[in-house]
Amino acid sequence: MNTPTDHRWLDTEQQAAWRDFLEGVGRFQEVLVREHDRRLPLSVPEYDVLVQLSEQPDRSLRMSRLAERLAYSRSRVTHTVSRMERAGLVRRVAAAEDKRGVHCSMTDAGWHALVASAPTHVDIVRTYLVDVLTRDELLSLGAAMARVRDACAAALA
Amino acid sequence: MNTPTDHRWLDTEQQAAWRDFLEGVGRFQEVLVREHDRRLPLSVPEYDVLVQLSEQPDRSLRMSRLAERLAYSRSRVTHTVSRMERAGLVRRVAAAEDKRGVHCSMTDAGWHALVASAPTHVDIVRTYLVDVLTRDELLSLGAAMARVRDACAAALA
DNA sequence: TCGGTTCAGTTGTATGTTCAACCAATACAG
DNA sequence: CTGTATTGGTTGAACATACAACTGAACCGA
Repeated sequence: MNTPTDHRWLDTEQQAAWRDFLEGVGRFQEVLVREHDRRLPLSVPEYDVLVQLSEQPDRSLRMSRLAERLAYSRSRVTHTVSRMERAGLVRRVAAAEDKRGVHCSMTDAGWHALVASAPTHVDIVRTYLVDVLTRDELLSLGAAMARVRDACAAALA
Repeated sequence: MNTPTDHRWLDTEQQAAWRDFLEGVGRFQEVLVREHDRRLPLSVPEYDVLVQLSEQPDRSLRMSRLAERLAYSRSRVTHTVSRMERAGLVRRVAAAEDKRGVHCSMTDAGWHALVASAPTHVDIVRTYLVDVLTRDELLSLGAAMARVRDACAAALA
């Protein structure tokens, strides 16, 4: 474990790579949000919630699982789900097994919204990320970020 | 130019890589913010502003340049700089050459805060990103994200 | 040099996110 | 059992961000 007082600075190449990473992520997220707003009826967080739900066999997930998977705070999930519920995209269902629990369940309207949005979403991801890289670059990028994710997850655990 | 109706889905490998990317970025940003709040007196946006300023010979930058470089909206820069001005980290200076312009200039307090924070900031970046990857992986990551950044910047221009 | 247009930045307002306090249900030690 | 700690989720207020409207300055074609 290295302490801050180690003063282990990054060398020039490392600094450049880190900077490119920061800028690339920043610009990409900016474009993603912009294109979503411009071309789709779902915001990025709403889309992400629906994707998570759609992957469950019963198209529903407990609030806390949703928070974990999206790396959102519990309160954020509460508010976001409330808005989506008002918009008819999801529905809250009391948990049968644990009376504290609440399941967030995708409605048909939510499902249709997701299906309608997916092609455009994929198109955006392609245009600004996937198609910009070679296949090998993309796969390396994924592998590297998976390691980063795991390192971070370990720290949060 | 491909339209959304092309339905050019991602294959399994591409999907996995995209997902790993999303999750990795998400977790990393989460940890970065958390560790900043926990160990440093500067938030991430404040730190980023100071880094930009510190790279200028006169330690100051016009509001609009700052917005461009950080990929922030102009209004966000206005508010963020106002908060930082209140905290004594930066100072607004009327532009001599263009009476519309405003320069955001780092104060000595801002400089000291940055210098004091940098080692810990680097330590965080190392722990959760740089040291998790081999040198080659890091450099490839940087190269890939630089391409993504350029593709996005071209779209915004 | 006038009139329109663009540009730099701020302001007000709506929206989204976080934080801390809270309630209710569960788990668990004694 | 009983009291205490923990967990799941919500609430409301503070805070941050986005968006649109606005002011004043600069630019530019006629």
